[in-house]
Amino acid sequence: MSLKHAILVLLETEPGSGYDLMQQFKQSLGYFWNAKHQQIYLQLKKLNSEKLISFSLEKQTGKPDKKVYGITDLGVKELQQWIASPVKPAKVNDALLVKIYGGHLTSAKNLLDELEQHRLIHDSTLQKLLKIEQLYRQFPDDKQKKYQLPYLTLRRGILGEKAWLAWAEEAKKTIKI
Amino acid sequence: MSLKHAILVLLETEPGSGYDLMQQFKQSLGYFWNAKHQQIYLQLKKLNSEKLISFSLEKQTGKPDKKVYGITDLGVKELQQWIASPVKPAKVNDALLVKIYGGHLTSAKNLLDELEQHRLIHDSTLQKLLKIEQLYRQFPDDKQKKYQLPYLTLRRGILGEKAWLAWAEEAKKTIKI
DNA sequence: GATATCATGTAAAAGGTTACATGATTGG
DNA sequence: CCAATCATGTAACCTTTTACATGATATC
Repeated sequence: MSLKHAILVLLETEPGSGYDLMQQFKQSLGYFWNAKHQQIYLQLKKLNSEKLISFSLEKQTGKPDKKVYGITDLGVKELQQWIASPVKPAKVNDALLVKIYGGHLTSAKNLLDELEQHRLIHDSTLQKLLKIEQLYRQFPDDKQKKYQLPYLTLRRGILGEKAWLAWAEEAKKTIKI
Repeated sequence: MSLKHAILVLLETEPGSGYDLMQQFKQSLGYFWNAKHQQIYLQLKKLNSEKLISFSLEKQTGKPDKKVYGITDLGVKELQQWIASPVKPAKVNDALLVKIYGGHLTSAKNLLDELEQHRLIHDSTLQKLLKIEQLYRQFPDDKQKKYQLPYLTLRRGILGEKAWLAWAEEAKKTIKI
């Protein structure tokens, strides 16, 4: 269970609402941690009851009130403990590969079509990440240093997506023949 | 829910017991689909009650009896339908990256130590996959063609692990400085 | 004598997904 | 006028993890 810690990490950087977190899960953090809004709101409630985060209401006109959450001292301690203790390697569950493994049960066209669908998604993810990287590279040196660790996670995304796309090229050729 | 289909795919290739499947999840299939033994036994029971698989008891001396499962015609139909319909891209949940993102809360040494632990695991996975690839390359052409789709999943593992290791080198340099 | 492998399961708890629910504003 | 975005949540269901449970044989 690291959704808890993913949220704490984000709130440690900057306070925000459930909606703000949702956006971050869709963007920067999104390619290495996924969560739906229902999960986030539930977890925020829980973290608040554990006193690891707290919130203040921000009144808005026209829109519903915003609950802006921030990490507490207790939350920072919890985060530090978690970061100092080892985590397990991420487990992979990739249905597309299960499909390809059993691909003899369908047509080559069907496999190629699905591969192409996934390729489009991975390619657009890569383009998005490369744009963020461009922004980072224009930062002055001190700001680059400040964000060097989040930048590493971005690099992981870029290298991972490039490897995926290189594999897809191989796969295309194999299936075509 | 594709554990169901991962099991069906394996049994479509070759009948086997829960234990056999467990071994396969630890080996060939293991780097793109993970499952614990409890999950597998539960799912086998469910698939059997849905008539997608069936089993025969193999008596053994000294060891407990083996339930050898095989896919049924209904199971093959179900598999074919699943394989013909699109799947969602795999979602990534990687706690190590969450840690690195918030790495300023711990020491560089701690980060490097954990990175090294993970590097060892990824490296040994890669070595294992490369050995399997060597075996495949020694197959005669017709056998290579027969196993070309499972081989593609192996390639995905190899390219993925290489990309991970390349990233780890970058990360090491960044954190060291 | 201890640990690993073979071989199977049950039960409780935690975590994640899907469906349902509301309601205003902004842009095409 | 329709879809998207902002903003929050509950409930039911499904999946996964952790803990518990047993017992023989083989290897160090």
